[in-house]
Amino acid sequence: MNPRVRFAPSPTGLLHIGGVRTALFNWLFARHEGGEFLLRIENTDTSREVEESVDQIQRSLRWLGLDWDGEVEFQLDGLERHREAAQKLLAEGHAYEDEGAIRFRMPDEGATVWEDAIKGTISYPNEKLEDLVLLRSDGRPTYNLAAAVDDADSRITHVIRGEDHVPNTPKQIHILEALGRELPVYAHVPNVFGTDGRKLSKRHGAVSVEEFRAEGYVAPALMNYLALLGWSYDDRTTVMSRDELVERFGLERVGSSPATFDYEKLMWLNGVHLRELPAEVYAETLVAYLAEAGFDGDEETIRASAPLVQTKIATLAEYPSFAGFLFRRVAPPHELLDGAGDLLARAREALAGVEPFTAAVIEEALRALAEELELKPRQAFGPIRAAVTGSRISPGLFESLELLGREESLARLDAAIAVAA
RNA sequence: GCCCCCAUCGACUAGCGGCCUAGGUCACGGCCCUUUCAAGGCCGUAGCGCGGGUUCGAAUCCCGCUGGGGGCACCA
Repeated sequence: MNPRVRFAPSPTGLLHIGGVRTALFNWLFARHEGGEFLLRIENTDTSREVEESVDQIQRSLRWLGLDWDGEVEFQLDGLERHREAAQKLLAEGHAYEDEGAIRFRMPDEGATVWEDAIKGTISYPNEKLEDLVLLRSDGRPTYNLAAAVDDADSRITHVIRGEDHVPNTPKQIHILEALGRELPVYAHVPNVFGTDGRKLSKRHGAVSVEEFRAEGYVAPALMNYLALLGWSYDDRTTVMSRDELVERFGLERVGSSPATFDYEKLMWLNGVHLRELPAEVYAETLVAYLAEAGFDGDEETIRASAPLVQTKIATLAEYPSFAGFLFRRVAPPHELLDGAGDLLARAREALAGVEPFTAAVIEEALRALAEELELKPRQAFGPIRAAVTGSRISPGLFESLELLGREESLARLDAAIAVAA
């Protein structure tokens, strides 16, 4: 039988990156096994529901490429089934009425033991299990009833969820057993922490998929990074495409200890994935990102500059500060120009005569100039770079000049010469 | 307080009794390349929490301790 898994967030706030990783593990497992991945919104607590949350969850999963099978399910829609289950348990003596609510009778001896697919054998003493409310006095089902019944009704074979659910598992096991339903395999994935060892939160940096997206991360990189947070393929493989992850993922290699989210490694990985993109795709990605970010610059120039920045920036968000000079003049700090008046004037002269105004010819002319002035390339090009890009750090100088065009380049040199003098 | 889980470089991890002089990746340091910044190449610093066992042999198995996390609702 093909496995069926589900990701079951509650719509009580923004979907957190830790939850996204849980979703990813479910998805990878399903796709690897040729099974199905369901999305169920656990909205039984209407009082805590955050309106926007359901959309945000779906947007996040879609952007990451975690497609689910079938329609989104809402737990609340199963209300009648949950009530029936509670009534059945009541009728068969597994539950009893208590102040208008229906409570499940938990065993108070022995232990509940299950083989967790990630953590191994877990044993939970039954005496610690309280008789839990199945149906509230107002008739609404509680989480443990609804979750257990839904998993069974959806024929979920593997419940892969966060480890905060470990204490719920024995409860759900007893409910399912009393109902005479089949038990799924449980797999509890460890937490994700921030660098201070505390739960990852806003103060550590981005925590929602949309924030990462806005910060210029791309989906394959985030997926790759998240997969590596608690799972490994072998002792040396780090960079993996979405297809490779699907092909290689398995629950057996998910670790059982919590992991710390490392923004620096994510950034590195993002750079790796960005560099691996074919030039056209990279340009496309950059243009789309900048448009969404509200960057003010013409598409043609962005596309033309894409190859100049591809190996230089690790997130798309770095583009404006790195290549912004292509769209507007940036005044260079005086110290970068000091004493370079003559050099800049000679460079202007050289560039005025370059024909055609292309990177290769420009390079030839400027190198000849440097040689003539007996300057090392770095000494000669530094001030020119500053004059044209406004910074000490920039894409390749010759390519940048070409992109800017002769007229604009000369104008910027003129301005710098005036300042340097 | 009680219950459950976890424990290898700063971080992510490989390791499932001898292959370990503990491997890979990020970060960090150095060198090379180089028009800046990157990218790339080479080299390096750095780790099995502690104490007992078991065994010819332990990072690997067992016990205790310590530390960390999670959970103890008519929340999910």
